[in-house]
Amino acid sequence: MPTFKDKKQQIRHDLKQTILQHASTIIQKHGIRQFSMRKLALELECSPATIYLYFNNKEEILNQLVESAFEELSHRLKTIDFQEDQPLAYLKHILRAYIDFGLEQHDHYQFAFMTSRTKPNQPLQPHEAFHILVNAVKTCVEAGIFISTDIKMVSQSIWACIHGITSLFIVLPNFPWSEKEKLIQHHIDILVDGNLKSLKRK
Amino acid sequence: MPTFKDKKQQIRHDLKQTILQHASTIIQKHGIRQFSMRKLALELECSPATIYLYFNNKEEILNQLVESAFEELSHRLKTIDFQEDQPLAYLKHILRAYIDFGLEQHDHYQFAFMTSRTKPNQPLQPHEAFHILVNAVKTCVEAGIFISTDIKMVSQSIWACIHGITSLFIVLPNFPWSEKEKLIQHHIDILVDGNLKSLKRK
DNA sequence: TTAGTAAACTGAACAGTGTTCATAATAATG
DNA sequence: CATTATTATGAACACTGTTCAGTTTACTAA
Repeated sequence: MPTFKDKKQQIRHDLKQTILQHASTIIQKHGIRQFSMRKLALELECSPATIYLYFNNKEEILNQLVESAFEELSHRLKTIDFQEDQPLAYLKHILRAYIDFGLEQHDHYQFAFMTSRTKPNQPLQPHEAFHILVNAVKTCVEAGIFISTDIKMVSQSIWACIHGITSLFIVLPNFPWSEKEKLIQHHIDILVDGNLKSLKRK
Repeated sequence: MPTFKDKKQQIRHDLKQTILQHASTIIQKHGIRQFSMRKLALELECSPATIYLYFNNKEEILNQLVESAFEELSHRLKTIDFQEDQPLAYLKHILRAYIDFGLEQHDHYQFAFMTSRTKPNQPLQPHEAFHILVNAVKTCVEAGIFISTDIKMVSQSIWACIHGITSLFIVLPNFPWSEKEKLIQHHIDILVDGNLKSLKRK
């Protein structure tokens, strides 16, 4: 049986979710640069100050939006089915899903990995999605096909590669890119192949 | 013999340079986030409006600062001596210099490649520094050691890789990174090796 | 030297931003 | 119904980039 306090907390939680939803639609409609606390208040038909009763600041709202966006990424990565005997194919599928996610959710991606935090002093723990990538690398290492056995290092290097192409696509959409699909395919191939112990192509 | 008009233009040019210099020192001292037109005016001991007689807007100032920063990068890349018989080593040196430059000039780098332009509709032509990278890739392709002969695509893929690690280091300095030097070394190695036709290690 | 013109400069204002706080409206409780 | 919490808000603070009507300075022609 829920107490009154529990109910209060429930209401408070629902209100927070409503605020986050409206914030999300503003960003999806007009981009993250157009998102402001005042516009959010206008959308919610309340005073800007009211929002601060539920969130400490703007960054906290964006952080929570990014958080739920990345839960979606984790979910997608988990649905990629893992075949024991094909760790490389599995890894490549994960990388592809990561890039696709970043390009789809470019506003959230940009805030997460292309914006300097205001408090850059506190340590940052990797998201679950990153651990999934690490595990995929781990299976490759354990299969004995990678030159390096430093799982942490290899994962971070691979992550940097896919982050690179994702973020450049986002920030420079008008750069004279090669045919995107071909470029992404090639990118994933070479960054995985580069880690192989020995490589015989075709 | 310079006319009066030439002299006027010279003075105007010098004044612009002075403004840029002060802008640069503010950024170096307090970071790009702290840089504002009003603070620049304070530093120059003039009205904020005065700056607008020499620059159209804040972005133009930042663009010109970034431009000269990247000329410095071009210069550095040019000083790397090219040995005809070692195209791979040459390419790797360029990649290393690029990363080092990005980490040193992280504020300029961030503005250049990690910030969405306000006018993202106009086409963007690659900087000279990028062409140097392309040429390095070209020599590798012409040496017949790369699997793909699509110079444009390979260059962009490699660029994305080094941009990835550079930008992640900048934006997530407190991420639990592997030992930086080892990670960079490995990163450059695998991203180049992945492009090789055949790979026999050690 | 002086009057008139052109160039250079600026204070104030506009329209925004994130955030805070005393006050007012509302809801819950004794 | 009166009192106490809770919730909401208007106004303000301290910023931001940018514009523009005036003012000051510099240059030119008489």
